[in-house]
Amino acid sequence: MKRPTIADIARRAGVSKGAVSYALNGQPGVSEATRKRIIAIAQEIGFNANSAARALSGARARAVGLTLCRPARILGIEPWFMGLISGFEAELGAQSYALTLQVVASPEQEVEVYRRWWGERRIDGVIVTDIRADDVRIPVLQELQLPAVVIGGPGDTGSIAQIWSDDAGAITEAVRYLVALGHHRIARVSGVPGLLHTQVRTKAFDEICASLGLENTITVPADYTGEEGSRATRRLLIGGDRPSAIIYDNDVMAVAGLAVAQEMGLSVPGDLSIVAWDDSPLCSLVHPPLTALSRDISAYGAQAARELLNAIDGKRVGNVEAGRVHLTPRGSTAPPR
Amino acid sequence: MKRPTIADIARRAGVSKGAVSYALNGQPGVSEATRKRIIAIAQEIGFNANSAARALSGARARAVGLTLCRPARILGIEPWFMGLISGFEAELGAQSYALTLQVVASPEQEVEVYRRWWGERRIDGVIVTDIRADDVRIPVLQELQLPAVVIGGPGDTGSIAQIWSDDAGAITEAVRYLVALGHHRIARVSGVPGLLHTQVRTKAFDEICASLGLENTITVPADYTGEEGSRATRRLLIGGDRPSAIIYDNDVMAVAGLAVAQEMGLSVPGDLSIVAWDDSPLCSLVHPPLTALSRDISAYGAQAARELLNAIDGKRVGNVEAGRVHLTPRGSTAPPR
DNA sequence: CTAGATCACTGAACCGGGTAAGTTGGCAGA
DNA sequence: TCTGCCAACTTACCCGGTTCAGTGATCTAG
Repeated sequence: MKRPTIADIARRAGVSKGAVSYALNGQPGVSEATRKRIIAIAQEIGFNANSAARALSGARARAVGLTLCRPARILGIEPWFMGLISGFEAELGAQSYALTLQVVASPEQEVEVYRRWWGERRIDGVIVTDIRADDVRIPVLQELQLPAVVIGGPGDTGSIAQIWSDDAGAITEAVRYLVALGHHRIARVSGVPGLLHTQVRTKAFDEICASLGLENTITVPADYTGEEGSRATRRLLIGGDRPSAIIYDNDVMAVAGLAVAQEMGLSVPGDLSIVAWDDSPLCSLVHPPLTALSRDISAYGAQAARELLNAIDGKRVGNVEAGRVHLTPRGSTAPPR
Repeated sequence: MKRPTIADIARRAGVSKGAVSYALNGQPGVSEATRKRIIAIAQEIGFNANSAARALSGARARAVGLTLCRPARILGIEPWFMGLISGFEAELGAQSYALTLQVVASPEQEVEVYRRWWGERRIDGVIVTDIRADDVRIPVLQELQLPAVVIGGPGDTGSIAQIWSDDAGAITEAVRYLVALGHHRIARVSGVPGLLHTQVRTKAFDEICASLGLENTITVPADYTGEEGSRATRRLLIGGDRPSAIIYDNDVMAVAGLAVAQEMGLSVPGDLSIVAWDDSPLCSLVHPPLTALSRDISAYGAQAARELLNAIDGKRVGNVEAGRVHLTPRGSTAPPR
């Protein structure tokens, strides 16, 4: 089946290609009557401008890129990315931008993908997640002058916009809440230590614990997977000075930790209180439902997409704090027995 | 920063644009010596062909599309789609095809997206999931002659390729296993009834139950969400003739069912055995770990991508059964007390 | 020794939009 | 009546690849 082009419309309307282009793009240069006629014809024959032709002349690809740098088995289960993606879509779809996805194995490979996308003019900008301290991707993005938005931080990203949530405030709130319940021995199972937001959380956790005079607080590093979450939890629970509450850096590890506690015959929240980070449906799914540090991930994604579109339009964008993180108490936290 | 084009390479190599194109694409028409020289220059200056220009002349966009038709809150938690996506990527990345994603609200909107993508020449083919009986998307894809692969079935998709797994065999195996353990009252919580594979499973479930002489078997329809899974489970467990085993159509509902059982004071697997469909890490994360009907979703996705690339290349592709589904027994199933 | 084939390459058209520069026709003002 | 000006177009070229029809030069066969 032949796709209609502006030439087809021009022929039917009895005008030139140029007039059709002006009419469809809301440019001056055609009368209102002609514009309406042209738009009607375009609608009638179901015209969509060839994105390649448009990108070739106009320089906009009307697509943004996202790379996912996690092994398949983690990607699947972590609700975070899908939440983010559906947030992007809400914004991008409205502006008829497409989202191009690429799964990669390492930040180095991610850099290659950025270079390729840029060279191919496939995308107008990228969304960067899992930002690290001294991230290798930042200088490349600046060199290529590829519009970008970094999710996570706050940290040093030079001229590149970033969106972050107040992780430090959130973990402070969680610790205060646990202390108010009567907990003294609070542990934490963290995500990948190299990531910037993990470092922000660890620092804030140490600070609030110190300021509240808590001793024996410990952060066990893990990697967001269920397996590592179980392992870290086991290590914490077999020790002599068992914590009475554990804060997990994501929901998956928290659920895994809950299972370990149950398997060891500990009652949650009687013997152990559990707080999860990121409140996905997963948290309400298990028994007892998990107290969580909630934030609206979709809204977070939508905001990131908006900022990126601004950056693509050449508008200067800066350092934005998105949405509030708030503690949602559920059945997994209680005063210690 | 200026992007290098073939004209730049041509100038530096002292040949014409055409020669460069032949050289880089492995076409005959240049000597080996010249080809090597041109490729070396391209590498040196970091050349990537402009995808828009290529798509415009060559007719290939080197991208495929995937629409996700689930509300955000389900998308996030269901490991299925991410597993599928990482499978696609493994294949597509190797052939340097891009994956374009769009979240939609309904099959009708999906049809619109297909039409737009086709009109814009944005993609070379699409992967269709969640296929229904008499799916509205099938005739549109045939009308547009858009290369496609349908995941799920088997069913009537006309000339469009499909990939499916032996769901009927899998559920038969699960029922036989439960009966062998001594269960007589087996219930099932299904996914969305309109979907083709749900119907396939329901039919097979009814047949095997009938042939084994089981009575009081019941399928409660749900929608893959945890909430519906809980509701359905509660309904089954408060009845007088309580089932001793439940088969769930996905992992999320199974986990929700487990929580409901625990909340009602029933022991799993003592009072209730649970079988989940699709063995994501979620199943091993909870306590007890769930017996599951496993299949390699990534491999499934990779196979689908391969078939789609074949379809795009004009190779005739048909009806393919992918991978085996097999029962992975874990702690959630045991003989009834 | 020459017609014909083959090789290695060039030049130009083309894909389908965007857009700067040029061309009408109509009307106002001097 | 002529100039000037503006709206409403048209013309023509650009973007960066692909591809087809040449074009010399070299090779081969009769």
